[in-house]
Amino acid sequence: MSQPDVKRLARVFRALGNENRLQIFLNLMEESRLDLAKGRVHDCFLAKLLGGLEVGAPTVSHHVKELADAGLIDTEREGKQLICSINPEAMTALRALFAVEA
Amino acid sequence: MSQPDVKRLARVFRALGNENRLQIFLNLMEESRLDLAKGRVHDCFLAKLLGGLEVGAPTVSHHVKELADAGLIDTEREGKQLICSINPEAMTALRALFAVEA
DNA sequence: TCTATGGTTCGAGAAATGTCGAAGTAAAAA
DNA sequence: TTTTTACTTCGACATTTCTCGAACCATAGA
Repeated sequence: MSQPDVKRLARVFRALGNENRLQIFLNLMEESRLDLAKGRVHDCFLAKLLGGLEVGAPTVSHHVKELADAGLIDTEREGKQLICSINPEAMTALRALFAVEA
Repeated sequence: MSQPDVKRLARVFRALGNENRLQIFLNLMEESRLDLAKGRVHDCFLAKLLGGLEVGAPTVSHHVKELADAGLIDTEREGKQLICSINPEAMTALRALFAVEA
């Protein structure tokens, strides 16, 4: 694995290494799975992600950006709201990494 | 996923979120795979892990402990040397996490 | 027994990170 | 057009993290 790859991967894990950010990501994964089950495309508002977390809006905003910059989630603006979704390629890459028999 | 689980998982990712630590872990994974191919049990010395990394021995020692505390690797003392190996259960858990269709 | 090797422990300092409140922006509702 | 909603940006501060050198410990070899 090349040096820049390690750098990028470390960033991904660093993004997941904060409890609140991880919770956001897990929430999105859960949402994703539910939506998939219902045959719908996933979407989720920032305000919704905040639910249950003990941090303010500015912090969530910051965390969402970190997750997006790490490539773990996609975001899309829709009017006032920010739609977040799991980035499927990131999931594939992570699956591949740990799929290796160790 | 329960609160303590999230906490533990965040710790795992935090451990992988540092470039040098991630490199150590990847080295071990690679070693593991090679050894498996040869039908041998894996083992690896700390000094060996240091190879290529631009950090001193105290830092590597610290990083190895972090990885071990996070449950990602197992360590075992053998005379002067510290034998490190990937913790298979951790790999299984991570595989399961990302195996979910998102 | 002396010395070398492999690793650990202990501050310490620099840098990165997490969270906040206040203020700002842009879209939507009234 | 005013107000509200949904989010962002901006310092700022406290905490955590990373790495280091110096000193230390235990085992192995000479």
